[in-house]
Amino acid sequence: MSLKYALLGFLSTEPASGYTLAQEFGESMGWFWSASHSQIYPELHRLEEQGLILSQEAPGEGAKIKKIYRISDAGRLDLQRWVVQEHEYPPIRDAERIKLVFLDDAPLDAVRRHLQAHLKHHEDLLAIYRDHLGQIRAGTFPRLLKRQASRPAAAGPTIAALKALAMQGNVARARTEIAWAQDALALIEGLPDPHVPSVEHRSVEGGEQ
Amino acid sequence: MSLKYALLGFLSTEPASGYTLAQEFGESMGWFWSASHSQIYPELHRLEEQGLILSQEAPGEGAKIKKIYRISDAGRLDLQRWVVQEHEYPPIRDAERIKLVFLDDAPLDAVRRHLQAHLKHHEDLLAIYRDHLGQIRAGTFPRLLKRQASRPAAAGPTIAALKALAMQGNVARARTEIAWAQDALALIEGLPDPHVPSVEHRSVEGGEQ
DNA sequence: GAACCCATGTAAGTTGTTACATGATTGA
DNA sequence: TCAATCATGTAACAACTTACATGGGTTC
Repeated sequence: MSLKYALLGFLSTEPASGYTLAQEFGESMGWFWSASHSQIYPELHRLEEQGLILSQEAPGEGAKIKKIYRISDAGRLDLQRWVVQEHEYPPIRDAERIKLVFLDDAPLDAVRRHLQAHLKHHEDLLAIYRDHLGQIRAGTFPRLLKRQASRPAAAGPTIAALKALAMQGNVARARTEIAWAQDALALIEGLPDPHVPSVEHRSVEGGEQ
Repeated sequence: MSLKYALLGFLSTEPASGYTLAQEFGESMGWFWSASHSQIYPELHRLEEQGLILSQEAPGEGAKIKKIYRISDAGRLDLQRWVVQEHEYPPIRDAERIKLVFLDDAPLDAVRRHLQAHLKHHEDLLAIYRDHLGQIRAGTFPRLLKRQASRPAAAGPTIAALKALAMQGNVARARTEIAWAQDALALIEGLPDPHVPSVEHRSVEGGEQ
């Protein structure tokens, strides 16, 4: 259900083609929702059927045809209804944590590598988030400018403030993960490294201990 | 794919019935993976077919039959292989952030309620996480004790340390969300509240601005 | 005897992933 | 001309959700 509103939200700022949406929901890390083109195209068809978006064929750079989707008034209303609805937090599914906990049966170096990868992952994210936040605060973030331009001048500060808040939240999350991983890396150095995996242990040496 | 390993991980500590697993993966908040019984039962059948777990019928409290699943050596090996594999971080899908950003078109009070709900959600989580962490550190967390008992004594500190680290990470995350929401609540009080939703604005008053 | 917990399952539907498929344009 | 990018789709599969279905035992 959220893909629908992520698309409506994007299109509430400016019209776009399926291809552009697929790019923004794919590579771009400044966005808050991921989806592949194979999910986006059918969803756009459904939204158009429901009258929440309208398409218009337009010639692309060369002679190719592009479908440009724009949000309808019905779409805007639906989006407005959704954003104010009470948010249902999704169930927690954290495979990284499961791996960490059950690495208690692996050599200490495997734990170290796991935490180092976690650290790097969030350092990379942090760099991107900080860059975006800088652009939002400097007023050079393209989509922020477009959204402000499409709305009454009085809404400008709110648009900028909420976008900045959202990105600050991501920055704060990344920093938390980095600090946690660093602490964890320091802590595990004090641990013994028995490395007696339970399977080999039992089958090779029998039921000792 | 991760449900499989969450189940194998759980069963690597102690045998359990599908019902017990469904409870642990459902209500219990101290765990890192959620799943419903309708997903768990078929998955257990598949794991048994693959020889990664073994079942054994046992009488329950009354006269009812319970299937108790235990992990096999093949299951342990598969789990050990998985935990050391490089972790693929899932794509970001954050509906809460999408709502926040597109609340720029709603009355300020809707933003306030959104942030207050966020705050409460993570305060509730924090309380649970802190409680679990306390039990882990005090050595009274039942599943930690069971896991330590099922493994060589030398592994005890590592088991406790990794479990504590995982829970500390959750505590840190909850604290970050709380601090962020509090900052955000303070910040939005400085914003104007125009409340001119774009749809009504345009359709009722025409293209002013 | 009604409501609730224990215990196990299936079925239908939604969401998301990976792979397959096509064709035009642009630049090396 | 070969590879990359633009642009749009479909098909098969995997993961997850919600609802349906059953039956024994316990407690009020």
